[in-house]
Amino acid sequence: MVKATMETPRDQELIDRIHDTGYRLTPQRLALIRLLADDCSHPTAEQVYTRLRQEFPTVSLATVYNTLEMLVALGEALPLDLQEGVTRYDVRRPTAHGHVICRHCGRVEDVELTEVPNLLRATGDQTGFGDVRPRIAFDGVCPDCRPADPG
Amino acid sequence: MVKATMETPRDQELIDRIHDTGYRLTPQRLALIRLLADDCSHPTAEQVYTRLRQEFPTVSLATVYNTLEMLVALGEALPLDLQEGVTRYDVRRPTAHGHVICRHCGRVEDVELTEVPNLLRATGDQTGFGDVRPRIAFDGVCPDCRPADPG
DNA sequence: TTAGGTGCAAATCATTTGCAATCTC
DNA sequence: GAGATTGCAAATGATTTGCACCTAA
Repeated sequence: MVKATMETPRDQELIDRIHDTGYRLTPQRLALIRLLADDCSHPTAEQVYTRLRQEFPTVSLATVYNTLEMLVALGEALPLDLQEGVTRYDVRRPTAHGHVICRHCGRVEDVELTEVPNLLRATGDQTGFGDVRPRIAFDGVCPDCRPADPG
Repeated sequence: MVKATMETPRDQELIDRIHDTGYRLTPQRLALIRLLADDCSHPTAEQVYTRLRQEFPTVSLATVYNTLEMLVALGEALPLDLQEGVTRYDVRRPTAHGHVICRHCGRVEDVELTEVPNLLRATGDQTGFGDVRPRIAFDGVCPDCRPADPG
């Protein structure tokens, strides 16, 4: 159920941010933003590249990395180091929330955690690291993989 | 303050585990275990390699990776994906606890979090991922780096 | 004795970089 | 027009692998 023509708020938010901060809005960046603004699959750069190439066959992987890096610099994308070796990206909701990753199929989902503010306070107090940003994840086995790998 | 001759409990624990599970205790593995059993610096494989070579100059990086992987497989080491590109290891305490990482110098410290059991329950309930293991980290700026990078 | 382990060197794989050509503002 | 951005290809850096030799059990 994708709204093809009308810009969604998240799209527009990102486009405005790019303009406001002096970055340039290229067709490649626009296409990537439209692709990821409402994506909740936490894709890797490679996955973004593969999907983006379907509608923009000349785009390069370097540009994908470059654009994702820009969004991270703007605080509009959240890089997730959930498995060794690959970085996943959450462009939809760069605010603090938790993730669960399936040990079996690698799928990532969001979790709402009400206790995060307490954790942040406790951590700051205990370590002297001052204001601290959470990276909270859990691994388990997702319902789809349960029969295959109960561990 | 290193006890040179007497085996500490954690050393012995790991040695026993290796025997019990049918793995072989090689001199390289023993040296690595003695090096890391009480280490709280959360080193990378490369760092372990560098230190280990001081007392075992012929050891190879492949063996370091191999031994760390074995300890992870035994549940006796915890791999930490805290920054993209490198895996750090905690051999001292493979049980669930939190970490803080300094954005500026990369140093990693432990944090005790009493709320983890609640989080685990909340996450399991919300996602259907069943029993879930936490990977909880925070990033901020450590006291030593505060003057240099207040952000 | 013999599978598992070691060390070396080469191979992978994600990510980064150098640079000339090409665009956005 | 100027400087940012692109795309390609080559470079990097962490981790893995193939393989002949070795050694713990």
